[in-house]
Amino acid sequence: MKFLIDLISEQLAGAFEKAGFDAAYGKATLSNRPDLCEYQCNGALAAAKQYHKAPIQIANAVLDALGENEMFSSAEAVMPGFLNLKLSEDYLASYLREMAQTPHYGAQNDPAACTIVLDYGGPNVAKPLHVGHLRSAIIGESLKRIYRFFGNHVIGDIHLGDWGLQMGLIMAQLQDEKPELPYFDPGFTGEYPAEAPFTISELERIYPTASARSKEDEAFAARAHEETFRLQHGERGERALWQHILRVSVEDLKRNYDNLGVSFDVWLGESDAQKYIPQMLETVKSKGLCVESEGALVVPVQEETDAKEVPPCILVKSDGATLYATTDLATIVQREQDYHPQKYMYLTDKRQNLHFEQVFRVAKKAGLVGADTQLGHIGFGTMNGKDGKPFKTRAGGVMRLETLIADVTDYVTSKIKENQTVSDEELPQTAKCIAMAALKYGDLSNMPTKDYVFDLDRFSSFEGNTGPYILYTIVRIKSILAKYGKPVSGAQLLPAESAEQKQLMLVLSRMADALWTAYRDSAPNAVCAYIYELATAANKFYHDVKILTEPDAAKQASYAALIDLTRGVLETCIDLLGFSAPERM
RNA sequence: GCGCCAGUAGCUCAGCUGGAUAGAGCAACUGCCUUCUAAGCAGUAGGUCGCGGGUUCGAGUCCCUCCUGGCGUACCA
Repeated sequence: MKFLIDLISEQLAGAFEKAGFDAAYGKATLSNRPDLCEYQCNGALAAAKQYHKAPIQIANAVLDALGENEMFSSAEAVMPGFLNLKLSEDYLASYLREMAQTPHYGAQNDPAACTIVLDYGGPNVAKPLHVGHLRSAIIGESLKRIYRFFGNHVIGDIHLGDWGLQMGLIMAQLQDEKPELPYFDPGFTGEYPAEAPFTISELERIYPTASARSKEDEAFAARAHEETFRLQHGERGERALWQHILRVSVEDLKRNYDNLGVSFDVWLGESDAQKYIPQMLETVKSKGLCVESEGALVVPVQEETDAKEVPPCILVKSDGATLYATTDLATIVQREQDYHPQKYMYLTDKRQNLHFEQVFRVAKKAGLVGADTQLGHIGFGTMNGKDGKPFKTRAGGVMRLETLIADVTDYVTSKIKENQTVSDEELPQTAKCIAMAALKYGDLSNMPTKDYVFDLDRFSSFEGNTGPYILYTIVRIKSILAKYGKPVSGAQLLPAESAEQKQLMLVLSRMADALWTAYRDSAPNAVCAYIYELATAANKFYHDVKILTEPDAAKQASYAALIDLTRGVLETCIDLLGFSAPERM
């Protein structure tokens, strides 16, 4: 289905043309004066200059050309030259009837849909997930779903940090704590144990300990580098130990992401890119792009049009080691080979903006990807605490994601108990549902690129523009539909009789448009803004129209169809945000 | 130094290609539950859109100066 606003614009464009003006001026916009109209057209104001006529004259001429139009219940030209439009109730109802019976509620696939690799998550192995990982996971999951909604083939890749110095740090520390382990014995030739010599909680303790130690103890830091080097050069013992770390850690990560309702299609990491590095370097060198500078192998990526100074992209450090950019470029080689996507989207902290700019330039210059391949970086902002500084626990430490989820879930559980609408068996599942909504909506309702203040108290309060408010709206609707008990069909929708009903219908009609905006801009916050408006309209309607006591059966069926459509749209949208609604709350 | 981003109500944020009276939520205050879940609905109050210029019939929105904050700026990721 076409967007309603485009259908309106088509009528306006026709009228402008008929009246002798450029059809391009006939564009409808949502009214910014809801007290006067529903849609408006400012084209006459814009056209005034070109035609040397007063805007109001143009508006009147267009209005004449528009004539009697079944799409509008009223159309008028007002000073200084606005065209104010109100939609006909009949037309609106017919639009919604079609919408209710069309897959995706009439939202069509992007004609340019393609294969997209979405790189998000990016956790490091052996480190617990903390609140800093929340944004990438939540935004990534939502974008994946939104891209898919519009017909793209999306491959979500977690891109594990499993190959850096952190591994060496853990190994060096482990060697001190458990010197008896065979992994550090160069003379050991037997089979290494199948069982990992540590649990996940030990691992999570070891890393911070080692990290802190390396900053004070130079000898220890040197050993960590040595271990890293040995791992990266395929030493048997380090390799076996690394496998253990990876397995234990990934198992835990999977559990955590699963708990968060976030999933990935592939679990590749930096280590998987290693074998593509020689090939990648060869390609880049063969194009003559490499330069040796201060002992390092770099690719200059400065362009004449740059306002800023763009430092060269370092591929090999002066000590011979590879780094972040090397791995990312090698990963592109792997992805080209395995998926050949038309689009790459990287979702990371926005501080990595320059890094990706450099990597993208090298990838293009070296022809690692085609000239038409789109390379995009979505840099999200920092999650800050109430003090405006990066989020910390009260004690000043980093808050674990698990702790955060548990805190929100506990709060929700007590809140549900107050209402006594949920049985004991349902309670944990319902609490989980609501906690996810609170957490995810709290994050996604902000623009991804901006820093935002994470306030546990605010998100837990559940009043106003929050995830639970959306869920509550859905639950109330479900409750009525359950009591109504008859089959509901969108075909039964009748024209609106009240302002509240029409408002709800108008908001519903904008779904595809709103989701398209979210898709085009990679902005889940646009979905949030839309469903908040929809939920508000639905609650108003709920309050003013008593459905179950409506005596007229046809009207009642129409109301049921309307709230069922509302429910369907809301549930479609929250699914795109990555959460779902319970039956009761 | 240079570059990027931000500055809108007490707080947290919207504001779609420039348009009519700058919108929400929280917090404050006032109403509405014998009636579909009050996690709701209605209402009151609260703003020199960082400062100053400019373009325009019209600027929160576009251009320039300045102020403030955050981040980045070759061998971390």
